[in-house]
Amino acid sequence: MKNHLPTIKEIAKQLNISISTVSRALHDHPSIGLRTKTRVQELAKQLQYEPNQTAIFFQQGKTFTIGVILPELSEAFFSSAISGIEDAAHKGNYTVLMGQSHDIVEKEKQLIDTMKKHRVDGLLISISKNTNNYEHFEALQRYKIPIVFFDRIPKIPNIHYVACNMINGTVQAINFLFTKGHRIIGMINGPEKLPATKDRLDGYIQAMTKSRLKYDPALVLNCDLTKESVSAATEKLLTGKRRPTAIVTFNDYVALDAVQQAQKMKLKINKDICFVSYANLPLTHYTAFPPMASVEQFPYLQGQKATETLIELLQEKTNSDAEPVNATYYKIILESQLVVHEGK
Amino acid sequence: MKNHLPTIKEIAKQLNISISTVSRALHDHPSIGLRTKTRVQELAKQLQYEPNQTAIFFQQGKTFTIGVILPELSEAFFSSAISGIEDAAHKGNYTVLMGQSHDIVEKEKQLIDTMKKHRVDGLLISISKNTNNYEHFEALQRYKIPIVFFDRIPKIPNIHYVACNMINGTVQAINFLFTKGHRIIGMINGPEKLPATKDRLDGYIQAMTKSRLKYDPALVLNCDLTKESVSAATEKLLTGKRRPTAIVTFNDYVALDAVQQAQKMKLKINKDICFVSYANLPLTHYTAFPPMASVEQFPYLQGQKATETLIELLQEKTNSDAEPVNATYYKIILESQLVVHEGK
DNA sequence: TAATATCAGACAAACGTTTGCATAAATTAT
DNA sequence: ATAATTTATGCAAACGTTTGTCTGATATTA
Repeated sequence: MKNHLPTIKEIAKQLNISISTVSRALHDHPSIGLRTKTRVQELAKQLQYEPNQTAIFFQQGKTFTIGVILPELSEAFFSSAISGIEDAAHKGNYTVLMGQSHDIVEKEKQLIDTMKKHRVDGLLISISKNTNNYEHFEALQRYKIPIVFFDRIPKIPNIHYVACNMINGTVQAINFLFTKGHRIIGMINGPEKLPATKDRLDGYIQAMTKSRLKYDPALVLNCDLTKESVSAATEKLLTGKRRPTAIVTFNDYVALDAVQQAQKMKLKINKDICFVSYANLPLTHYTAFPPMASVEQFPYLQGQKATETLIELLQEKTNSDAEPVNATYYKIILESQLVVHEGK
Repeated sequence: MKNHLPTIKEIAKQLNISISTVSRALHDHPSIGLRTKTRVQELAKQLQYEPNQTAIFFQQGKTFTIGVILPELSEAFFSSAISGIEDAAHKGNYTVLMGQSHDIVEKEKQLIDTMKKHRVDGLLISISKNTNNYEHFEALQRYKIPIVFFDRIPKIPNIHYVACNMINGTVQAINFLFTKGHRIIGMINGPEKLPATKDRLDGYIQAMTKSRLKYDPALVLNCDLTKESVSAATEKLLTGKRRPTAIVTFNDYVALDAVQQAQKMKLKINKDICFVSYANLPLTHYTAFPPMASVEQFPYLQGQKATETLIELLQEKTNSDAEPVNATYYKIILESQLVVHEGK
């Protein structure tokens, strides 16, 4: 005896009415009499009836599921972002299907495939570091699955995205140092090809020239984020011809490694040399010498905004069963913000 | 003109064969001739046919989806755990549906409901701090949705779980301190009601008595993990009658706060007072005085194991369409491990 | 040659729900 | 009292796939 879950069919049989009546009764359809409506609803409750969502998904061609693809959950930025995504999705009655690319292009493609198969209604993507070909995203057009990119955005036109303006944060950082009296300001930037690296450099140049400090390329070094390369870059900057009195680093981890290197060189932190960085991770508060300030990128908010945007897109889509004529693309840019840490 | 995606029906029509033949051809069913098989497969490729998973889910009553409910993704432990979950799920061809309870019981219930509606095949749960009623889990029995709990396990019998043995890690920690010569060892433990707190205490008592240091309750204090309460506890311990030379703290964050308090009291870290803690977070390496050692709980591994266990359960379930006679419950316990940090 | 086995494919039901359309009953208007 | 309207319900198709059973045709065996 199969003890499967109750269905509307069973309710219908027990009440000697048709399936469609039951369905409508459960949806409070106006054309169903109050009498039967309550009879149905009561029996449903009694049997602990629950609609079979898989059937509904199938029938409606919609899953109320949002796919999320991001590089690495254990990075603080992304775990915070997904937190925002999950919360916003839940608020909008969507569920989150998740996958991490681990910055491997192949895996990213696979994930897109899985998501597509699962018929997610839409996708939220932060692309892998190594993605330089965007065909797999474009393939989704065919399936009318909208994508909202966040944080790591591909360089292609006509996409929706949410990102954080790193240029303005960088400008704030430099200006902050300027008002503190620094005139020779160095930068330890990230891997050259990363857009994030470029943004920081742009902000740096912009702020330096505006402050009438001329842009000296020798003061800007790239690193690959490993401790070794950070140390090397730090050493090079601090032994160069024009020794900076302050350094802007790619992120808080880089800052901490740079601090260690500077200490090794017998420099007094916050006196001989100051640091400012990005991310504003709480961990820095536990360190002996946190960066003086850090540019906050609001990962939670980015995730939230991206999700809200996607849900909006999905609404539009359902409302206009016609082809979406409006080819407007959401480009949401949050302003980053310099957070100055209290001197302890 | 609706431009819906190609279906097997269309393939069938174009090739003038029946739907079932197409379905079987695509599945390499032996009773289909090589000739038609290739014809079908070629046309499918040409049309870029992809099976509609929602239809399959519905038809099979199985979604190949695993639901994950955990308290807080932005906690390092859980983000690491979900990383393991996601990887293991992907390997087993499952997809991960995710939700965070934020340690709110109501939200946990809601999530279970959503997951149930989505007809996830199974669930992975780390319960909220405040959950003390387990009905909502038991309700799932009815739906034959297996659950594997991990890390935070409810205190009920007959469940599957994966956890990390904190007792043995604590014993290791105490023994480590003992061999370093410490004889008065304090503990700043977590919130009283947490099972994790109890485990640590058990290990403490066990190790202390075994080392013939008697258990002195005055040396063990609870805190609620806020900076203030940690400072208070630290101060109390360090000004007490028997001043400990080493303190075991509930986790790395507590250790760092305690270190700060000790410094405020002009004590020399690693000389006047030593710290040992749990979690082994990478951030501690950036701090001036990381704990001398930390008990690693292997979150990634826990997530992975839990997922593998769940998938195994799901296999068993499909293989035996009969009632699952075997009421064996998986209880997988990983051993925690003390990681001694290099003195710098 | 007849009887039998093997092969290739077709038919149709089933999964649970929604929804457009038809229809019967009850009510109102004429 | 009859026609017109409203109200309440039923019928059946549709969504895309899988799968048990049936049917012809061809090949094998006695």
